[in-house]
Amino acid sequence: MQKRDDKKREAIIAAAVKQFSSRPFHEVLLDEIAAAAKVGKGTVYIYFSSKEDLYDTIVLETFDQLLAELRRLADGKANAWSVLSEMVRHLMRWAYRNPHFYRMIMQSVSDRVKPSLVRKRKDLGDVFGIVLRRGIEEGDFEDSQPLLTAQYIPACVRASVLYGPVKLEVDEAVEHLLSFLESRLRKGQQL
Amino acid sequence: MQKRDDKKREAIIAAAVKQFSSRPFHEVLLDEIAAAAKVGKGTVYIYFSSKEDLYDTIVLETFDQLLAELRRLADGKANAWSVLSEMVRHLMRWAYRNPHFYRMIMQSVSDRVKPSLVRKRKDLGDVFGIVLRRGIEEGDFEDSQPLLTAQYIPACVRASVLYGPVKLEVDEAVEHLLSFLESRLRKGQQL
Amino acid sequence: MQKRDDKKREAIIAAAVKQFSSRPFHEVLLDEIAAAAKVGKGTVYIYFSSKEDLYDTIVLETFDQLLAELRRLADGKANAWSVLSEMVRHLMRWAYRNPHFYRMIMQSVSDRVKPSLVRKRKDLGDVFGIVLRRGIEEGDFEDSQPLLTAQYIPACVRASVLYGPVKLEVDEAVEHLLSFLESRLRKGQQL
Amino acid sequence: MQKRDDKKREAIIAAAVKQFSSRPFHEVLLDEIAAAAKVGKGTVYIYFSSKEDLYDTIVLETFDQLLAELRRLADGKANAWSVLSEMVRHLMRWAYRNPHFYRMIMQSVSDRVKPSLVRKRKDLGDVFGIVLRRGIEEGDFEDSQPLLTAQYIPACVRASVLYGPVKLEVDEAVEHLLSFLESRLRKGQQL
DNA sequence: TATGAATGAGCATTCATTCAT
DNA sequence: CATGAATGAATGCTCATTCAT
Repeated sequence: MQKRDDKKREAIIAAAVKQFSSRPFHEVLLDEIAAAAKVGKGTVYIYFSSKEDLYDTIVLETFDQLLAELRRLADGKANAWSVLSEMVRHLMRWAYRNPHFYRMIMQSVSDRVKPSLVRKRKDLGDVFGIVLRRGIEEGDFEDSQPLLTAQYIPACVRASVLYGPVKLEVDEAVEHLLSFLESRLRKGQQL
Repeated sequence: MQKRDDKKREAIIAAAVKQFSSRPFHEVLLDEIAAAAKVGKGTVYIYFSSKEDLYDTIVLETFDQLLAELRRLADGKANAWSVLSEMVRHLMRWAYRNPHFYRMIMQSVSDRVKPSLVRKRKDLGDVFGIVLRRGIEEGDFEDSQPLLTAQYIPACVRASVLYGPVKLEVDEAVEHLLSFLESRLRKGQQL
Repeated sequence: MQKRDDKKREAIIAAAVKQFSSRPFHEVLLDEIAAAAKVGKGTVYIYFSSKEDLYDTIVLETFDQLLAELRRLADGKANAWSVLSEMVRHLMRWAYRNPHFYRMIMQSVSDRVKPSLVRKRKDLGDVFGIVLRRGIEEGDFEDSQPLLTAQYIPACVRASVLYGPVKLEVDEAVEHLLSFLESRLRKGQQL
Repeated sequence: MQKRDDKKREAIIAAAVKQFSSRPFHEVLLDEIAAAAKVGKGTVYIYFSSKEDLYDTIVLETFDQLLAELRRLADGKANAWSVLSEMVRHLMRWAYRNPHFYRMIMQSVSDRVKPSLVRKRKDLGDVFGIVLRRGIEEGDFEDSQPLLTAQYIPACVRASVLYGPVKLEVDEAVEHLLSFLESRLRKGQQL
């Protein structure tokens, strides 16, 4: 008897991510996912209850994992700017390393207007908001709308990945975005 | 007689925009559009050759109109920062005034991965790039990646509309985004 | 524009009855029904919301019509035996004239265990119970379990249609069943 | 070792009967049967070659056993009426004792239109026909269509079990049906 | 021009059967 | 023998598009 195999689940997720990130939900065929994962179509239904469940599971799991990593960084003891830098670097690297995943989770919001997904996207911004606020409290940052600035960050990362210059290196992208944030947030400091 | 036709065409477009902006392409039913526009389903096919044509026509027409307006502003003789400010203000106000249109054209990229639409989205960024470059050439701005910065702008407008604080006024949003850009771009000047 | 056509609805029902009466629900393909009715598959869904709805609608409509006819007869002023005879004759003739319908509604009970259908089948027996009780009250019939006897009647009609001698004429079947009932019910009278 | 096998086979049959008697063939899942029998799904295929074989085996084995019992009774030396009474009593008691089995074999005819099963159902009626004919030959019974009357018997038993008054005792049901048969068959005798 | 009934290609999902363990 | 994970053929239903009126 074969054992329930997490490798198979991962293969399905990997195949699905590739499909979902390059085409909208309704254009992705389960046949294709199964074929790409080299499993039977029925196998997909052993691990996920529906195509929608497969999609949501991927987005939510991925989002949650990414959020957890960012939250861990956000809890760092270093000064706000160092922490923020690390977080931006982490997010950008993650996005460059997992372009499929990133496209998928970032477009999941517009692609399918699920409240749970919109909330997640907001959470992604808000995790940066935490650090921005701390920086302000500590007199390190200056910003009248930290929650709005926080939302800019994933938005700019998205713009970098999707529309940025083709040959842009990830670390260049990080530095560029950080320079914007620094200028804006640490106005006073710079003088 | 032209009037009559145009009224129907506009009614269809208005109904379609509302639908397309809140659900992905494939979840929007032609039945719903026709019903919302208060025309028969067949009538839609008199004005548009297909659902896809309806969608693309809206996005392209809207994009083109918005781009034309921004290009006109971009050609202004005033200094780069003034021009950029006007453009940001214009885009943000347009987005706040036409949230459905804006959602639709901004998600059209992920919703349907058509090269022509991705190109339009890039064009939207690039129109800001023109002014950024001029500002750099004139020694007014400082930026190693103006084309990347240019892409930030529609991305941040999108973030404001979709995830910004609920009660944020449009002009506050404009000021905030401008301050974000100014701090970095005009570093030298500020001193 | 074509008009919604009751002829089409009837064609679908006729085709469906033929299929449903000769094979169990799950073996009947919607493709076959549509093909037999000479309509597109989608057309079936204009008139019925699902295969199940199509099935239930047929059984319930048919049952209700047959029940209404029998109830009308049951309300007759003639003596109980005359009324009962007419009802048996009506049911048997109906069954012989509509063997497909009769098979379908009689097997609907076992085919799909829907409470609403089981109830209808009981109602079919009960309509005979009304007359049996009247006959008893009027001293014409003698029976300790009229509701049970009432259920025998559709059961025997079913047995006639499904398992009776092949060349049995409908009126012979009626006479035979009536004699079966009369001997017992009118024991006293016969002396 | 035989014991062990047979226990499993019986468990599967018992579980299957319960399922098949309450839902049509195609709605019963092999998963459910296996689960109810507390064996693996594959195990079912060790004892039966297919779901269809499982179903047919049950119906045929059960029918054959019941038929054999009734045939043995039919061969009795007592007078036709006594024999018939015993047979009716036997069938009714069997039906009340094995409502699941009885439902299943009686609906097997409509559930799956297999000639072999329709034949069995006819055989069930015919075994009563044997005795009816003997009674007629012996001048004890009077009936122009004994084969039809014979088919009434299982039909009425079915009606009793499925639609009879809820609190009806089995022996009351027997007496009731017998009183109908007696009145009809022994018209002359009663005077 | 305007309509909406009709169409059928297209796709998610189910479930009997197989087979590696 | 026993298992249950894996399979994919089979099928109900959807919805963009057509076309008779």
